[in-house]
Amino acid sequence: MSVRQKSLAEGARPSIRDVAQRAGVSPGCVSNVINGRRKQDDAIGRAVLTAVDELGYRRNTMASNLRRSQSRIIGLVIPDFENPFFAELVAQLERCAEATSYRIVATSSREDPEIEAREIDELVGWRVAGILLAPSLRSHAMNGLASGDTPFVMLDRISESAGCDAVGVDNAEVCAEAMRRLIALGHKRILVAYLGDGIANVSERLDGVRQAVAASGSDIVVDYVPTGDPIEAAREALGRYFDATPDVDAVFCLFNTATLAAYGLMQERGLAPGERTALVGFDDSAWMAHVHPPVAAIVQPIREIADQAWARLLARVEGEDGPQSIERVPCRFEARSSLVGPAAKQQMKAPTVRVVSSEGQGVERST
Amino acid sequence: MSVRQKSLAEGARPSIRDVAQRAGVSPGCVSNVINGRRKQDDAIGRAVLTAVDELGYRRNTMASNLRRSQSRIIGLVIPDFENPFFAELVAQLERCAEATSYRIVATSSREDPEIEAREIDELVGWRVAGILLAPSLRSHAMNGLASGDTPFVMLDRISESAGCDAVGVDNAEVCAEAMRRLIALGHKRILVAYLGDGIANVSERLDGVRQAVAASGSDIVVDYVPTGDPIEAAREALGRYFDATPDVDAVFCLFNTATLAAYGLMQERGLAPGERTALVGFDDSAWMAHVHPPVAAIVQPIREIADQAWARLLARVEGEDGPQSIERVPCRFEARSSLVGPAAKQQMKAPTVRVVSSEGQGVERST
DNA sequence: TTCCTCCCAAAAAACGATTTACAGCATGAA
DNA sequence: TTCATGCTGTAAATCGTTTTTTGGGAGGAA
Repeated sequence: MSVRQKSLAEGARPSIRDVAQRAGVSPGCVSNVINGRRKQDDAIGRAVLTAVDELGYRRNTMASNLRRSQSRIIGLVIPDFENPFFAELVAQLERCAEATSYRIVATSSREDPEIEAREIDELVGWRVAGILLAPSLRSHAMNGLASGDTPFVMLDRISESAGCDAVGVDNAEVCAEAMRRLIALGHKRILVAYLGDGIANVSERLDGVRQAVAASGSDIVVDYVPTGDPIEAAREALGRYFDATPDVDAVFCLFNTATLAAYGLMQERGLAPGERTALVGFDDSAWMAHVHPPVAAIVQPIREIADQAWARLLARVEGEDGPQSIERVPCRFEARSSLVGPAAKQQMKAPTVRVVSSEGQGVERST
Repeated sequence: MSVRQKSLAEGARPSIRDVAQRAGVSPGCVSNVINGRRKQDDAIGRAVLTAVDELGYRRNTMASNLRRSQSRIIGLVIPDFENPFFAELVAQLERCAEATSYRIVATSSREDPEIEAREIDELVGWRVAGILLAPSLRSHAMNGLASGDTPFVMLDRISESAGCDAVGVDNAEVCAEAMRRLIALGHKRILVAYLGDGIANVSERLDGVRQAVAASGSDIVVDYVPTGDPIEAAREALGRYFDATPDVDAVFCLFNTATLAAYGLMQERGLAPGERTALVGFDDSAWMAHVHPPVAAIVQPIREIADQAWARLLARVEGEDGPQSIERVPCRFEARSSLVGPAAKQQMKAPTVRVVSSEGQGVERST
C-alpha cells in the first residue's frame, strides 16, 4: 500500500526491513535483537531470529559501519607477499587482529612507491581504523599526503624522519655482532653482499658492518658488493666477484635472496660453505636450517615486531596521544655450521675496503 | 542557520557537504564533478576541485558503495600466507585485480575450517562482488551455508561435489609422469612421502602415483609414508623410514615441506640426492633450483591458475550463468640434476606396496 | 511578448543499517 | 482515581554518498 513496498527482489540480499516485515516488527527492533540489546529469549526475539534464518539475512557491514562511523579494520601494506619475511609478518598480524577482534586488509605495493601511495589512499577511503605500512624500497609515503589523521605505524624499513610511530629491528647492532664473530674466527677477507644504495634498512646493516670492522682495528679486507634484487642478478654479481676473488674467506649476505644465490654459487665453485669458507645470511629461511651444512643466519623476531606494531597502532587507534615512538627489537644470531674458521692463510695488509659495483668494476678505497 | 549546520568537527574527515559548502555549490554537484560527469574545466569545476584539495577530502568508499550497491572487491581466503604457493597465488591475483580495477581482500584461515567459515561469512557481510577460496585441509565451506548467491570460485584444493566453479591442477597426471620417469630410470625401490589421508589434493597425487606403478607392470617396490605437516614431523617420519630402508633408490615428495625435510636428511645420511638416489618434489621453491645439486620438481603453473580463476570469477560476477566449470591446468615437470638413475643393483621382487604409517609400523600390502 | 525546449544546478530520495525521540501500556504509589 | 515511572517497540533522523526529480533561467521560434 505505501510507497515503501520494495521488498526482496530476486537475486538481491534481504535487508533488515525484510526481516522486520517477516517477523512482524520494526527494523529498529530487529537491530536491537541482532546486536543483543534485548533479551532474545521471548516471543519477539525468537521470531526475529527465525526470520533471519529463513531469509538468510546477513547484516550489511558497510551500512552498519557507515552509520556507527567506525570500522575495526586495519589496513596493511607490504612490499611483497612472496617475501617470506612479510608473509610471516602478515600471518602474525592476522593473529593479533583476531585476538583483538579486528580484521586486517592486506595489500602489496610490489615495491612500487606509486602503487603504495595509491593503496594507502584507498585504505583511507575505506575509513580503516589504522594503517600499518612496511614501506617499499623507495617509498615516499611519509610525505603525509596520504594518511591525514588516520593512525599510522611503520614497520621494518623505518625512517625516523617519517614522524610516525615505527617498529623495526636493530639492524646495525646485529650485523656488527655477526661481523665480530667472523673476525674473531680469523677471517681476513670478507665479502659483504648488499642490495643497493640508499635503502634505509640495508644502510643500517652496512653501518653495523663498518662499525665492527673499524672497531676490530685488524688487517681485514672487506669487499662490499651491491647485487641488485632478483636472484639471477645477485647470482651474476656474486659470480663475477668469486671469479675475481677465489680466496675469499667468508661471505656475509645482508638480505635473503643473496644468501641463496651465494650458497649455490659457493657449492658450485668448491667454496662449499662450512668447510673452509663461512657463510652468514641476514634473514632466516626454512631451507637454511635444513640443508647441509645449515646456514648461519640472523633471525629477525618477526612475531615480536608484529606484536609491538599491533600494540602501538591499537593504542593510537584508541586515542593515545604521546610523542612519536620508535621501537628497535633486537635480532638473534643463529650460529649454524656454515659459520667456520678459515684455513690458515698468509695475508698481511692494512685494513682496506674495496667497493665492487654491480657492473663489476672494483673501486679501491681505504678506510 | 538551518538545522543542517553540522560542519567539520575537529578530527573528523570532511564530507562531501563540507566540500560543497566551501565551493558554494550543492553536494550533488560536487559528486558530479568528482565522478567526471561534468566537464571540470569551468569555474564551478575548478572551485570544487580546489575545495577538495584544501579540505583534504577523500570520498567515503563505504557510503559510496552502499549507495550504488556494488563493490568491485573480491574476497580471497587462503589457508596460509606462509606457504609460498599461496603467496604467489595472492601476488598474481593482485595483479589480475589491478588489471581489471578490482581490489582484493585476502585473509587466511590458518587451515582451520571454523575460521574459514567465519571469514567467508565476513566477506559476504562486506557484500564483496565475489569470493575466491582455496579451502583449508578439511574444509566444510562448500555446504553452501555461507556463500548464498555471491559468486564463488574454488582454487587449488578442489572438489567436484562442491557445486561451484573450480580451478586446480592435474595432480594425478603429472604425478604419474614423475613416477614413470623414475621407473624408466631404473629405480626399483621408491619412497613416496605424502601428507596424510583424506586430503583431496594429495589423494589425487597418490592416485597418479599408483596408476603409474600399476601401468609399469614391473618389479617396483613403493613405500608410502604419510609424514604429517610441520617440517619437524616430516623429518622424524622420514628419518625412521631411512633408518629402516637405507637401500631406497628414489624419493618422491608429494608436498613441499617434505621435500626440504627429505633433502636435508638424505644429505646427512649419505644418500645425497643426485649421486645415486633420486629426489623429486611436488611444488617448486627458490632453494630447489639453487642448491647443488638442484632438486627436480613438479612446477604448478600458479600464474595460470590465478588467471583462470580470476577469469571465471569475473564472468560470474558479470552475470554469466552457465553450468559448473572445473578447470584442470597441467603442471610442468622440471627435471634437474637430483633426477638420476640408480647404481646397478640386484633386486627381483614382485610389485609390492608397503604402507609405513607415521607412527612407524610398516604395513605390507600387495597391489 | 508568449510559449516551448533545453540545460544545469539545487533539492530530495534512496542505499541499509543504528540510534534517538516518542508513544503506548502497565504498574505502583499517593 | 490519578499521576509518576518504567518498559518496550515504532517512527523518524542520521551516516555520506549517488541518483532522480524538480525548478528556474536562457534562448529560440512563433
